[in-house]
Amino acid sequence: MIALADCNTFFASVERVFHAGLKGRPVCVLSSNDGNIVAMTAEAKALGLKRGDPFFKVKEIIEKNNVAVFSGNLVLYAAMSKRVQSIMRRTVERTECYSIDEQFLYLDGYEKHYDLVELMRGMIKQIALWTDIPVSVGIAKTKTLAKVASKFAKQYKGYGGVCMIDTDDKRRKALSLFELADIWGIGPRTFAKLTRLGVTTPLQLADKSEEWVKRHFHRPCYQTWLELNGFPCIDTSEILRRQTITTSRSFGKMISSKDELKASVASFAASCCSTLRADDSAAMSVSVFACSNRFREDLPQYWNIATQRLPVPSADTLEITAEAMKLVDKIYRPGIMFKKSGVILSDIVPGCFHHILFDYVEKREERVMLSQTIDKINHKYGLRSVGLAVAGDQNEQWKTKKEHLTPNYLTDIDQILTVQI
DNA sequence: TCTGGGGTCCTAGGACCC
DNA sequence: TCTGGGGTCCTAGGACCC
Repeated sequence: MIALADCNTFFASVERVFHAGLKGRPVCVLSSNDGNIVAMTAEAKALGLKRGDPFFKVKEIIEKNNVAVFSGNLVLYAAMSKRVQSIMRRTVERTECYSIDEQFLYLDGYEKHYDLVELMRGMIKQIALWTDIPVSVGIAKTKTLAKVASKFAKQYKGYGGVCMIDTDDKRRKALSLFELADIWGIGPRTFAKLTRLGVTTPLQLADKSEEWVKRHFHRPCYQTWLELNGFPCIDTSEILRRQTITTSRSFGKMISSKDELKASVASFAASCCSTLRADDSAAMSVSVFACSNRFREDLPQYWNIATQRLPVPSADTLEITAEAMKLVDKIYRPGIMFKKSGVILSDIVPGCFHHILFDYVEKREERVMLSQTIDKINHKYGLRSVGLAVAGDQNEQWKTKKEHLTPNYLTDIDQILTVQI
Protein backbone atom coordinates (compact mmCIF):
# COMPACT_ATOMS: atom_id res chain seq x y z
CA MET A 1 0.00 0.00 0.00
CA ILE A 2 1.02 3.58 -0.59
CA ALA A 3 -0.01 6.69 1.30
CA LEU A 4 -0.29 10.27 0.16
CA ALA A 5 0.16 12.77 2.98
CA ASP A 6 -1.14 16.18 2.00
CA CYS A 7 -0.93 19.36 4.10
CA ASN A 8 -4.32 21.05 4.28
CA THR A 9 -4.35 24.51 2.65
CA PHE A 10 -0.63 24.52 3.28
CA PHE A 11 0.40 28.15 2.70
CA ALA A 12 -2.56 29.46 4.67
CA SER A 13 -1.87 26.98 7.46
CA VAL A 14 1.75 28.17 7.74
CA GLU A 15 0.58 31.77 8.10
CA ARG A 16 -1.78 30.65 10.83
CA VAL A 17 1.07 29.06 12.76
CA PHE A 18 2.81 32.43 13.07
CA HIS A 19 -0.20 34.67 13.55
CA ALA A 20 -2.06 34.09 16.76
CA GLY A 21 -5.79 34.60 16.58
CA LEU A 22 -6.32 33.39 13.02
CA LYS A 23 -7.92 30.07 14.00
CA GLY A 24 -11.43 30.04 12.57
CA ARG A 25 -10.81 33.26 10.66
CA PRO A 26 -10.65 33.18 6.84
CA VAL A 27 -7.09 33.40 5.51
CA CYS A 28 -5.86 34.00 1.94
CA VAL A 29 -2.35 33.80 0.52
CA LEU A 30 -1.51 35.72 -2.65
CA SER A 31 0.78 34.91 -5.57
CA SER A 32 3.83 36.94 -6.47
CA ASN A 33 3.11 40.63 -7.03
CA ASP A 34 0.04 40.19 -4.83
CA GLY A 35 -1.70 39.16 -8.04
CA ASN A 36 -4.00 36.21 -7.41
CA ILE A 37 -5.22 34.04 -4.58
CA VAL A 38 -3.15 30.84 -4.51
CA ALA A 39 -4.21 29.31 -1.20
CA MET A 40 -6.96 29.84 1.31
CA THR A 41 -8.60 28.23 4.29
CA ALA A 42 -12.02 26.57 4.29
CA GLU A 43 -13.52 29.71 5.87
CA ALA A 44 -12.31 31.77 2.91
CA LYS A 45 -13.65 29.23 0.41
CA ALA A 46 -17.01 29.45 2.13
CA LEU A 47 -17.14 33.15 1.23
CA GLY A 48 -17.08 32.22 -2.45
CA LEU A 49 -13.41 33.02 -3.02
CA LYS A 50 -11.67 30.79 -5.53
CA ARG A 51 -8.11 29.80 -6.19
CA GLY A 52 -6.84 31.98 -9.03
CA ASP A 53 -9.12 34.94 -8.36
CA PRO A 54 -7.30 38.24 -9.07
CA PHE A 55 -6.86 39.96 -5.71
CA PHE A 56 -8.08 43.38 -6.86
CA LYS A 57 -11.34 41.88 -8.11
CA VAL A 58 -12.26 40.32 -4.77
CA LYS A 59 -10.88 43.04 -2.50
CA GLU A 60 -14.36 44.08 -1.47
CA ILE A 61 -15.35 40.59 -0.26
CA ILE A 62 -12.05 40.36 1.58
CA GLU A 63 -12.41 43.67 3.38
CA LYS A 64 -16.05 43.16 4.22
CA ASN A 65 -15.44 39.75 5.78
CA ASN A 66 -12.26 40.59 7.65
CA VAL A 67 -10.21 38.06 5.68
CA ALA A 68 -6.53 37.93 6.69
CA VAL A 69 -4.38 38.44 3.59
CA PHE A 70 -0.72 37.50 3.10
CA SER A 71 1.78 37.89 0.26
CA GLY A 72 3.17 34.46 -0.54
CA ASN A 73 6.48 33.81 1.21
CA LEU A 74 7.90 30.69 -0.42
CA VAL A 75 11.08 30.78 1.67
CA LEU A 76 9.03 30.47 4.84
CA TYR A 77 6.77 27.75 3.39
CA ALA A 78 9.73 25.71 2.12
CA ALA A 79 11.34 25.80 5.57
CA MET A 80 8.12 24.62 7.19
CA SER A 81 7.70 21.93 4.53
CA LYS A 82 11.11 20.52 5.46
CA ARG A 83 10.06 20.20 9.09
CA VAL A 84 6.86 18.38 8.17
CA GLN A 85 8.73 16.07 5.79
CA SER A 86 11.28 15.16 8.43
CA ILE A 87 8.54 14.00 10.80
CA MET A 88 7.09 11.83 8.03
CA ARG A 89 10.50 10.29 7.47
CA ARG A 90 10.72 9.42 11.16
CA THR A 91 7.51 7.43 10.75
CA VAL A 92 8.05 5.69 7.40
CA GLU A 93 11.38 4.61 5.99
CA ARG A 94 10.76 5.12 2.29
CA THR A 95 9.18 8.44 1.39
CA GLU A 96 9.08 10.53 -1.72
CA CYS A 97 8.60 14.28 -1.79
CA TYR A 98 6.11 15.06 -4.54
CA SER A 99 5.49 18.77 -3.98
CA ILE A 100 5.98 21.40 -1.29
CA ASP A 101 2.90 20.10 0.54
CA GLU A 102 2.63 16.44 -0.53
CA GLN A 103 4.64 13.36 0.25
CA PHE A 104 4.20 9.74 -0.83
CA LEU A 105 4.91 7.15 1.86
CA TYR A 106 5.61 3.52 0.92
CA LEU A 107 3.87 1.33 3.46
CA ASP A 108 4.81 -2.12 2.11
CA GLY A 109 5.59 -4.39 5.04
CA TYR A 110 4.19 -2.08 7.70
CA GLU A 111 0.83 -3.87 7.63
CA LYS A 112 2.49 -6.86 9.34
CA HIS A 113 3.20 -4.88 12.51
CA TYR A 114 0.87 -1.91 12.41
CA ASP A 115 -2.67 -0.92 11.76
CA LEU A 116 -1.92 1.38 8.83
CA VAL A 117 -4.69 3.84 9.64
CA GLU A 118 -3.55 4.14 13.26
CA LEU A 119 0.08 4.51 12.17
CA MET A 120 -0.87 7.44 9.96
CA ARG A 121 -3.10 8.99 12.61
CA GLY A 122 -0.17 8.90 15.02
CA MET A 123 2.00 10.66 12.46
CA ILE A 124 -0.62 13.36 11.90
CA LYS A 125 -0.81 13.96 15.66
CA GLN A 126 2.95 14.26 15.89
CA ILE A 127 3.03 16.76 13.02
CA ALA A 128 0.25 18.79 14.64
CA LEU A 129 2.09 18.78 17.96
CA TRP A 130 5.47 19.81 16.59
CA THR A 131 4.50 22.13 13.71
CA ASP A 132 0.79 22.93 14.06
CA ILE A 133 0.27 22.03 10.38
CA PRO A 134 -2.89 19.98 9.65
CA VAL A 135 -2.32 16.98 7.39
CA SER A 136 -4.65 14.52 5.60
CA VAL A 137 -3.59 11.05 4.51
CA GLY A 138 -5.01 8.76 1.84
CA ILE A 139 -3.97 5.09 1.64
CA ALA A 140 -4.52 2.82 -1.35
CA LYS A 141 -2.82 0.45 -3.77
CA THR A 142 -1.83 3.15 -6.27
CA LYS A 143 -0.82 6.79 -6.14
CA THR A 144 -3.89 7.93 -8.07
CA LEU A 145 -6.21 6.10 -5.68
CA ALA A 146 -4.24 7.37 -2.65
CA LYS A 147 -4.88 10.89 -3.91
CA VAL A 148 -8.59 10.17 -4.14
CA ALA A 149 -8.53 8.77 -0.61
CA SER A 150 -6.71 11.82 0.76
CA LYS A 151 -9.41 14.11 -0.63
CA PHE A 152 -12.06 12.06 1.20
CA ALA A 153 -9.95 12.22 4.36
CA LYS A 154 -9.89 15.98 4.06
CA GLN A 155 -13.58 16.28 3.25
CA TYR A 156 -15.11 14.11 5.98
CA LYS A 157 -14.16 14.73 9.62
CA GLY A 158 -15.23 11.18 10.53
CA TYR A 159 -12.10 9.70 9.00
CA GLY A 160 -9.92 11.31 11.66
CA GLY A 161 -7.57 12.58 8.96
CA VAL A 162 -6.92 9.18 7.35
CA CYS A 163 -8.94 7.41 4.65
CA MET A 164 -7.96 3.99 3.34
CA ILE A 165 -9.23 2.35 0.16
CA ASP A 166 -8.32 -1.29 0.78
CA THR A 167 -11.12 -3.31 -0.79
CA ASP A 168 -12.62 -3.40 -4.25
CA ASP A 169 -16.00 -2.34 -2.88
CA LYS A 170 -14.48 0.77 -1.31
CA ARG A 171 -12.60 1.51 -4.51
CA ARG A 172 -15.76 1.31 -6.61
CA LYS A 173 -17.76 3.38 -4.16
CA ALA A 174 -15.06 6.05 -3.94
CA LEU A 175 -14.73 6.25 -7.72
CA SER A 176 -18.48 6.51 -8.20
CA LEU A 177 -18.65 9.50 -5.84
CA PHE A 178 -15.52 11.36 -6.95
CA GLU A 179 -15.47 14.17 -9.51
CA LEU A 180 -13.89 12.97 -12.75
CA ALA A 181 -12.22 16.35 -13.35
CA ASP A 182 -10.49 16.11 -9.96
CA ILE A 183 -8.72 12.85 -10.75
CA TRP A 184 -4.94 13.24 -10.80
CA GLY A 185 -3.85 13.25 -14.45
CA ILE A 186 -7.22 14.23 -15.94
CA GLY A 187 -6.84 17.82 -17.12
CA PRO A 188 -9.48 20.01 -18.79
CA ARG A 189 -8.76 18.59 -22.27
CA THR A 190 -9.02 14.95 -21.29
CA PHE A 191 -12.07 15.69 -19.16
CA ALA A 192 -13.82 17.33 -22.13
CA LYS A 193 -13.01 14.39 -24.39
CA LEU A 194 -14.19 11.85 -21.82
CA THR A 195 -17.43 13.77 -21.39
CA ARG A 196 -17.96 13.75 -25.17
CA LEU A 197 -17.47 9.98 -25.11
CA GLY A 198 -20.13 9.65 -22.42
CA VAL A 199 -17.83 9.02 -19.45
CA THR A 200 -18.84 11.18 -16.49
CA THR A 201 -17.49 9.45 -13.37
CA PRO A 202 -14.10 7.93 -12.56
CA LEU A 203 -15.80 4.56 -12.09
CA GLN A 204 -17.15 4.62 -15.65
CA LEU A 205 -13.61 5.30 -16.90
CA ALA A 206 -12.15 2.50 -14.77
CA ASP A 207 -14.79 0.07 -16.08
CA LYS A 208 -14.00 0.75 -19.76
CA SER A 209 -12.01 -1.96 -21.53
CA GLU A 210 -8.27 -1.63 -22.01
CA GLU A 211 -8.83 -1.72 -25.74
CA TRP A 212 -11.31 1.20 -25.56
CA VAL A 213 -8.91 3.38 -23.56
CA LYS A 214 -5.98 2.65 -25.87
CA ARG A 215 -8.10 3.40 -28.94
CA HIS A 216 -9.22 6.83 -27.74
CA PHE A 217 -6.29 8.08 -25.63
CA HIS A 218 -2.53 8.22 -25.38
CA ARG A 219 -0.31 6.88 -22.67
CA PRO A 220 -1.00 9.33 -19.83
CA CYS A 221 -4.72 8.56 -19.71
CA TYR A 222 -4.05 4.84 -20.12
CA GLN A 223 -1.80 4.99 -17.07
CA THR A 224 -4.52 6.75 -15.11
CA TRP A 225 -6.94 3.99 -16.16
CA LEU A 226 -4.53 1.32 -14.88
CA GLU A 227 -4.04 3.16 -11.59
CA LEU A 228 -7.79 3.58 -11.07
CA ASN A 229 -8.06 -0.19 -11.40
CA GLY A 230 -5.42 -0.77 -8.77
CA PHE A 231 -2.37 -1.41 -10.97
CA PRO A 232 0.46 0.91 -9.93
CA CYS A 233 2.34 2.38 -12.89
CA ILE A 234 3.04 6.04 -12.18
CA ASP A 235 6.62 6.49 -11.12
CA THR A 236 7.45 9.86 -9.62
CA SER A 237 10.71 8.81 -8.03
CA GLU A 238 13.08 9.45 -10.90
CA ILE A 239 13.28 13.22 -10.63
CA LEU A 240 16.73 13.48 -9.05
CA ARG A 241 18.24 16.41 -10.87
CA ARG A 242 16.25 19.31 -12.26
CA GLN A 243 16.25 19.55 -16.04
CA THR A 244 15.58 23.28 -16.18
CA ILE A 245 15.87 26.15 -13.74
CA THR A 246 13.66 29.17 -14.31
CA THR A 247 13.41 32.49 -12.54
CA SER A 248 10.80 34.91 -13.82
CA ARG A 249 8.64 37.63 -12.35
CA SER A 250 5.89 40.00 -13.30
CA PHE A 251 6.95 43.55 -12.52
CA GLY A 252 5.32 45.76 -9.93
CA LYS A 253 5.15 48.46 -12.61
CA MET A 254 5.64 48.15 -16.35
CA ILE A 255 9.01 49.23 -17.70
CA SER A 256 10.17 50.35 -21.14
CA SER A 257 13.90 51.08 -20.90
CA LYS A 258 16.53 48.55 -21.87
CA ASP A 259 18.56 49.23 -18.73
CA GLU A 260 15.65 48.34 -16.47
CA LEU A 261 14.92 45.20 -18.47
CA LYS A 262 18.59 44.27 -18.17
CA ALA A 263 18.53 44.88 -14.42
CA SER A 264 15.59 42.51 -14.01
CA VAL A 265 17.17 39.82 -16.20
CA ALA A 266 20.54 40.14 -14.44
CA SER A 267 18.84 39.69 -11.10
CA PHE A 268 16.97 36.59 -12.31
CA ALA A 269 20.15 35.17 -13.85
CA ALA A 270 21.92 35.50 -10.50
CA SER A 271 19.07 33.70 -8.80
CA CYS A 272 19.12 30.85 -11.37
CA CYS A 273 22.88 30.50 -10.99
CA SER A 274 22.82 30.21 -7.23
CA THR A 275 20.14 27.51 -7.50
CA LEU A 276 22.36 25.78 -10.04
CA ARG A 277 25.35 25.84 -7.70
CA ALA A 278 23.28 24.74 -4.73
CA ASP A 279 22.39 21.64 -6.80
CA ASP A 280 26.07 21.22 -7.73
CA SER A 281 25.15 21.48 -11.40
CA ALA A 282 26.04 23.50 -14.47
CA ALA A 283 23.96 24.58 -17.48
CA MET A 284 24.79 24.46 -21.16
CA SER A 285 22.02 26.67 -22.40
CA VAL A 286 20.72 30.12 -21.39
CA SER A 287 17.39 31.58 -22.51
CA VAL A 288 15.91 34.99 -21.82
CA PHE A 289 12.30 35.95 -22.43
CA ALA A 290 10.32 39.15 -21.98
CA CYS A 291 6.74 40.14 -22.65
CA SER A 292 4.21 42.94 -22.44
CA ASN A 293 1.07 43.00 -20.28
CA ARG A 294 -1.43 40.66 -21.91
CA PHE A 295 -4.34 42.29 -20.04
CA ARG A 296 -3.68 45.72 -21.53
CA GLU A 297 -5.41 45.49 -24.89
CA ASP A 298 -4.82 49.20 -25.43
CA LEU A 299 -1.04 48.67 -25.61
CA PRO A 300 1.02 46.94 -28.30
CA GLN A 301 1.59 43.28 -27.40
CA TYR A 302 4.96 41.59 -27.56
CA TRP A 303 6.52 38.27 -26.56
CA ASN A 304 9.96 37.00 -27.44
CA ILE A 305 12.59 34.55 -26.31
CA ALA A 306 16.22 34.07 -27.31
CA THR A 307 18.61 31.26 -26.46
CA GLN A 308 22.37 30.91 -26.39
CA ARG A 309 24.28 27.68 -26.05
CA LEU A 310 27.42 27.80 -23.96
CA PRO A 311 30.63 26.13 -25.17
CA VAL A 312 31.25 24.72 -21.68
CA PRO A 313 28.66 23.88 -19.01
CA SER A 314 28.77 26.79 -16.59
CA ALA A 315 27.46 27.84 -13.19
CA ASP A 316 29.35 31.12 -13.24
CA THR A 317 27.14 34.12 -12.53
CA LEU A 318 29.47 36.49 -14.40
CA GLU A 319 29.52 34.41 -17.56
CA ILE A 320 25.83 33.54 -17.60
CA THR A 321 24.77 37.11 -16.83
CA ALA A 322 26.98 38.41 -19.65
CA GLU A 323 25.30 35.98 -22.09
CA ALA A 324 21.87 36.95 -20.76
CA MET A 325 22.63 40.66 -21.35
CA LYS A 326 23.45 39.92 -25.02
CA LEU A 327 20.14 38.07 -25.30
CA VAL A 328 18.30 41.10 -23.91
CA ASP A 329 19.89 43.18 -26.70
CA LYS A 330 18.34 40.72 -29.16
CA ILE A 331 14.79 40.71 -27.83
CA TYR A 332 14.44 44.28 -26.52
CA ARG A 333 12.08 46.50 -28.54
CA PRO A 334 11.80 50.24 -27.87
CA GLY A 335 8.27 51.45 -27.24
CA ILE A 336 7.08 48.21 -25.66
CA MET A 337 5.85 48.38 -22.07
CA PHE A 338 7.32 45.24 -20.53
CA LYS A 339 5.44 43.51 -17.72
CA LYS A 340 7.48 40.38 -17.21
CA SER A 341 10.84 38.84 -17.97
CA GLY A 342 12.61 35.63 -17.10
CA VAL A 343 15.73 33.51 -17.39
CA ILE A 344 15.69 29.78 -18.19
CA LEU A 345 18.73 27.57 -17.77
CA SER A 346 18.57 24.19 -19.49
CA ASP A 347 20.75 21.27 -20.57
CA ILE A 348 21.79 20.88 -16.98
CA VAL A 349 24.66 18.52 -16.15
CA PRO A 350 26.09 17.36 -12.82
CA GLY A 351 29.04 19.27 -11.33
CA CYS A 352 29.69 23.01 -11.03
CA PHE A 353 33.04 23.08 -12.73
CA HIS A 354 33.79 21.87 -16.24
CA HIS A 355 36.88 22.18 -18.32
CA ILE A 356 37.80 22.07 -21.98
CA LEU A 357 41.16 22.38 -23.63
CA PHE A 358 40.54 25.55 -25.61
CA ASP A 359 38.50 27.59 -23.18
CA TYR A 360 37.77 31.24 -23.87
CA VAL A 361 37.25 32.05 -20.18
CA GLU A 362 40.53 32.42 -18.33
CA LYS A 363 40.94 31.00 -14.84
CA ARG A 364 37.55 29.32 -14.93
CA GLU A 365 38.25 27.53 -11.70
CA GLU A 366 38.79 30.81 -9.86
CA ARG A 367 35.60 32.21 -11.35
CA VAL A 368 33.64 29.29 -9.95
CA MET A 369 35.21 29.92 -6.56
CA LEU A 370 34.25 33.58 -6.79
CA SER A 371 30.61 32.63 -7.40
CA GLN A 372 30.66 30.21 -4.51
CA THR A 373 32.06 32.93 -2.27
CA ILE A 374 29.21 35.22 -3.30
CA ASP A 375 26.79 32.42 -2.33
CA LYS A 376 28.40 32.10 1.10
CA ILE A 377 28.25 35.84 1.77
CA ASN A 378 24.63 36.02 0.70
CA HIS A 379 23.78 33.00 2.79
CA LYS A 380 25.38 34.57 5.85
CA TYR A 381 24.26 38.18 5.47
CA GLY A 382 20.98 37.78 3.61
CA LEU A 383 19.91 37.32 0.01
CA ARG A 384 21.59 39.73 -2.44
CA SER A 385 23.96 41.33 0.03
CA VAL A 386 26.47 41.01 -2.80
CA GLY A 387 25.66 40.91 -6.49
CA LEU A 388 26.45 42.40 -9.88
CA ALA A 389 25.89 46.14 -10.28
CA VAL A 390 23.95 45.58 -13.50
CA ALA A 391 21.17 43.96 -11.45
CA GLY A 392 20.50 47.33 -9.81
CA ASP A 393 19.26 47.99 -6.29
CA GLN A 394 16.29 46.83 -4.29
CA ASN A 395 13.87 49.67 -4.91
CA GLU A 396 13.44 49.73 -8.64
CA GLN A 397 10.13 49.88 -10.43
CA TRP A 398 10.24 46.33 -11.74
CA LYS A 399 10.49 44.86 -8.26
CA THR A 400 7.59 42.73 -7.21
CA LYS A 401 4.83 44.11 -5.08
CA LYS A 402 4.53 42.42 -1.67
CA GLU A 403 2.42 44.47 0.64
CA HIS A 404 1.41 41.78 3.12
CA LEU A 405 4.63 39.86 3.61
CA THR A 406 5.25 37.66 6.62
CA PRO A 407 8.90 37.73 7.80
CA ASN A 408 11.24 34.77 7.24
CA TYR A 409 10.77 33.51 10.78
CA LEU A 410 12.50 30.19 10.19
CA THR A 411 15.49 31.10 8.04
CA ASP A 412 16.70 34.58 8.99
CA ILE A 413 18.01 35.33 12.47
CA ASP A 414 17.12 39.01 12.08
CA GLN A 415 13.50 38.16 11.32
CA ILE A 416 12.92 35.62 14.04
CA LEU A 417 9.56 35.70 15.79
CA THR A 418 9.29 38.02 18.78
CA VAL A 419 6.97 37.05 21.60
CA GLN A 420 5.78 39.65 24.04
CA ILE A 421 4.77 38.47 27.48
C1' DT B 1 -4.27 50.90 -10.84
C1' DC B 2 -4.01 45.98 -9.76
C1' DT B 3 -4.37 39.54 -13.31
C1' DG B 4 1.65 34.08 -10.44
C1' DG B 5 5.73 30.93 -10.83
C1' DG B 6 8.08 26.60 -11.66
C1' DG B 7 8.12 22.27 -13.27
C1' DT B 8 7.54 17.28 -16.07
C1' DC B 9 6.27 14.08 -19.74
C1' DC B 10 4.58 12.72 -24.26
C1' DT B 11 4.04 12.99 -29.25
C1' DA B 12 4.47 14.27 -33.99
C1' DG B 13 7.18 15.77 -37.45
C1' DG B 14 11.40 17.37 -39.58
C1' DA B 15 16.28 16.67 -40.44
C1' DC B 16 19.60 13.62 -40.99
C1' DC B 17 22.07 9.11 -41.41
C1' DC B 18 23.35 4.62 -43.81
C1' DT C 1 4.63 0.76 -65.06
C1' DC C 2 8.16 1.30 -61.85
C1' DT C 3 10.29 5.84 -57.30
C1' DG C 4 13.49 1.89 -50.37
C1' DG C 5 13.69 0.84 -45.64
C1' DG C 6 15.03 1.49 -41.16
C1' DG C 7 16.82 4.13 -37.93
C1' DT C 8 18.18 8.30 -34.48
C1' DC C 9 18.07 12.86 -32.74
C1' DC C 10 16.08 17.25 -31.98
C1' DT C 11 12.41 20.53 -31.31
C1' DA C 12 7.98 22.62 -30.72
C1' DG C 13 3.76 22.28 -28.87
C1' DG C 14 0.26 20.11 -26.06
C1' DA C 15 -1.22 18.49 -21.67
C1' DC C 16 -0.76 18.15 -17.05
C1' DC C 17 0.85 19.02 -12.19
C1' DC C 18 1.39 21.91 -7.64
